[in-house]
Amino acid sequence: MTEERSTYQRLQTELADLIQKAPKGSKLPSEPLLAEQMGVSRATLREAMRTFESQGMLKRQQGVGTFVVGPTQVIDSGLEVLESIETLAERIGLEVTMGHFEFTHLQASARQSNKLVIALGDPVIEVRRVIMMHDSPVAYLVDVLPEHVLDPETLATRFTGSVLDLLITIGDPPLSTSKTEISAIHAPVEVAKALNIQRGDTLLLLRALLFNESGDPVDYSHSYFLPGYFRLHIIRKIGGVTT
Amino acid sequence: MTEERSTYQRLQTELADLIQKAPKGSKLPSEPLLAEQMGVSRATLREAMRTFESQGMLKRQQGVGTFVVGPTQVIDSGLEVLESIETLAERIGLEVTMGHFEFTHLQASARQSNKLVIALGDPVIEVRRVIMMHDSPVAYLVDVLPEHVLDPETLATRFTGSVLDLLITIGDPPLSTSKTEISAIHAPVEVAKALNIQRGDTLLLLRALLFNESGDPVDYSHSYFLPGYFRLHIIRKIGGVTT
DNA sequence: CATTGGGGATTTGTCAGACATTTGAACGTA
DNA sequence: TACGTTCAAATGTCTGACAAATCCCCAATG
Repeated sequence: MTEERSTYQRLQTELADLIQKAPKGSKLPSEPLLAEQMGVSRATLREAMRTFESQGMLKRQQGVGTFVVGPTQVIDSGLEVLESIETLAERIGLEVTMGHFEFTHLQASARQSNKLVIALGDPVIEVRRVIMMHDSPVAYLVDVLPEHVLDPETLATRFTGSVLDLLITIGDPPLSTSKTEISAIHAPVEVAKALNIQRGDTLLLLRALLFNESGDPVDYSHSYFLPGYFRLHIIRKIGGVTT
Repeated sequence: MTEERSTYQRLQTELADLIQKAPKGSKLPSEPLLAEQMGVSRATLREAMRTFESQGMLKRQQGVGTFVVGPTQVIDSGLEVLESIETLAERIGLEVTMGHFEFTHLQASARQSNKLVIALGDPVIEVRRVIMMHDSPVAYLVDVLPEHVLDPETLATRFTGSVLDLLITIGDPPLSTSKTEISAIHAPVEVAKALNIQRGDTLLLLRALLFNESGDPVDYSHSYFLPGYFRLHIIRKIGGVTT
């Protein structure tokens, strides 16, 4: 029953140890040297390193070397209350900035019109932006709103980085709740591009539908978070005991 | 500004397409053949495939071939109410079974005693088990409880697969709430072993501290979920506008 | 002296080919 | 039929090589 571990598996364990022990930002030995130390070929070593790179634990640069990307400060937030990353960051004294930002004019797709309870093809605004922390992209946010909720002029003149904060300020009727769905997904191509990661890397995804006090949906958003930078928590109540 | 994409990046995109389009469970062409089709060497192809394998999208077997692991049915649960996976699964008509199960007798570590508000070294019981769905491991659960909450005899005789359900049944005083922390992490070695994945693969982690009606913590648990099998949602309320 | 422009060394990126190991199926034999 | 052998196919690993990017030192130049 002593299952033999393959060279690759053994190597991956050793690599994980090495990476965890290595100081953040430090440079790893060169591939030929490391392969010799680990007792494997360079090809096998590279296969193993790819997985760590795809998980954002390693950065490689041709002609330079391979570097350990250390764990960084995490954004810790309670999920019961809906607040923007910007507001949260300010509250806990964390510095975040907005990276790439764009908004486009669209006609509601089938999914969007369904979620927002509007007619197919109704005008909507799509807002996309990247959240940066310490000059690294950590989140990618996409909001879709009916145009009657947020017109382009208001967006252009009063947007400060957070759609949610803007909606809270100008919302009429005011906002009340959101239904948020939490999952882990593999990065779609456009998100991977924006966050400068590999397509297929794993992300924490919060899909939220935002309602005003009349119960009308006003915003359908996707928030893609880089794992490791965020810790979300929630108070849960014991449910009905069906047994 | 037209950034050149490396062979590897192009290959990964093509592979992602191929995998998404391929029927679930289908067999991929052999590595030499696929490498020729993609116009890359076998070594490069293998590097790219490793990342998909480490994310559970591919299964490879020496002497047999490489297979696409299709997206499977997801477990969809609201987070406001705390209920066991078993109860949830039963409610929505999903078949889950218990894989490996073990419990051990320990003395509380610093972290555990801190979380459970007991003395360092106090006797605790640690319960570990694997949740299976369609014969695949999908979650790994670890519960730590003070022995005065759950004694070994009760555990041995009345455990049906869920510590939470057991605590709800025998809890005295009854359970009330839990504080749950949601994050995405890279699989520690013992979890990777239990779930039959690679160390370092990304997992959804729910860390929960369970309280009874007296406000005493009675259970400190870690739930490791395989991404893709779970979708969790929550209703959030608009917070105070600090501005 | 400050700046620029070459080498050259180092490192990662990619490739070609080879052999080892595992598996499954076909085949032959008792 | 049942069982063991053989063999082809597929992944696992290794070796060696060259290409491309980067960095650093140093000489030439103003």
